[in-house]
Amino acid sequence: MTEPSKPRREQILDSASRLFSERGYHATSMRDLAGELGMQGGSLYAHISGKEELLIEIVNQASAQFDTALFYLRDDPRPAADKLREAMHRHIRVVADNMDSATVFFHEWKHLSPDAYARVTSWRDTIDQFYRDLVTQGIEQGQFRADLDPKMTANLILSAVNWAYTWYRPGGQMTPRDVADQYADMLLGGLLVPQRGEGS
Amino acid sequence: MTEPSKPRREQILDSASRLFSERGYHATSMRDLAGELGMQGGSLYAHISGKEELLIEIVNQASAQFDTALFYLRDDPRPAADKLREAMHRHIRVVADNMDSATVFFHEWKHLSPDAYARVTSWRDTIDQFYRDLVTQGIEQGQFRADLDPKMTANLILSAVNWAYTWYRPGGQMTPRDVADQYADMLLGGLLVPQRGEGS
DNA sequence: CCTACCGATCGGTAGG
DNA sequence: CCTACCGATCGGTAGG
Repeated sequence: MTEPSKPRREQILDSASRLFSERGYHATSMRDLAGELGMQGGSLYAHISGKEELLIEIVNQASAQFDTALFYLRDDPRPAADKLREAMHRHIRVVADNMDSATVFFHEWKHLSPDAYARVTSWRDTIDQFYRDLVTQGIEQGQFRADLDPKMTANLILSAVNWAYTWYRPGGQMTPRDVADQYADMLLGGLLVPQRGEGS
Repeated sequence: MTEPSKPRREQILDSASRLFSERGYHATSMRDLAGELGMQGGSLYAHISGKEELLIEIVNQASAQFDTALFYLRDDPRPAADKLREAMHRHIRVVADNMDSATVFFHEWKHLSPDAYARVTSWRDTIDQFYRDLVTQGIEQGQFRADLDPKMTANLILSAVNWAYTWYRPGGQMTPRDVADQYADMLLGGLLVPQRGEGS
């Protein structure tokens, strides 16, 4: 009896995530992928229907992870600043725990066929709206500056958490929480030394 | 006499930037590119030596634009906050004025051959160092919070200015200066309503 | 800048 | 899961 290994299909998806993220979707051949798993090119088609199915599944799994991480925060009653810190932590953790598929997600989604493409743009709108609503709540609670533009504020937040896929290294010193805490501190409090007597 | 048009080589580079940014480098065939210019595939090779030359030149031109935009700011004597605002403005303007080649730059540089690849990583280190130095100067001047980590602060700034390639639309309402001003305001002052009596 | 072509490689399939 | 193969397309070249 051997150790029960991951289903072959999952192994294929894992290898595809790594190769697609390193070389890009179109620059990875099915024979490259099969070679990683000790197979011949044609043998892959016993487990999958085609190359694009791999891309679709990688992208779908990635967007599902973001959705899951942020969804229940939508109605979280905490103050906006705490909610933002928690959302950034969860968002960055999804990136950090899935560096390969996150990279594929951000780089290759434009190569999807219309149906899968539309799902990604819809996902992007949902996440965008989540952060805009969070900022609006913060303004209404009187915690965030009233002159913030929710759209641009969401853009800035999303820049920070998404761009992490380009530089974060999972084996390094910083955990996703460290990154999120530092980012949240800077974003919330600002880079400038606070001025005495400023404010209302 | 006809209007003097752009040299053919520049037309090829412009079309290549657009196609590479839309479809990706490997998914764009030389016949696609030739078709955009009303040529046959083989005719391109009267003007260029090969496909990778196009990628190398697009990436080199993009990195040169960033270098030029930021270089003379290095020794600018202004306070760090003003310098940061100006650097972000210039950085975002390069992205905004070169959406196609900026996209190619961020997405396709990993597909370069070792020499060109090394130049890009070296560029990235230079820009990284520029922003870290700027943050360090701000701390030393007493203008920025002393507890900032220059590395993470530079990461946050670079996230904001680089990620613009994913959402900025040159024909839209906001100029690069608008974006930079809003981002700089948020980063410098923070999202929170200032607390009365906070600070030293 | 075109026509015609090269060898190589692609995603995918048939049959076992 | 393999062997053997398919038509299509790739980047690039020769000769004009």
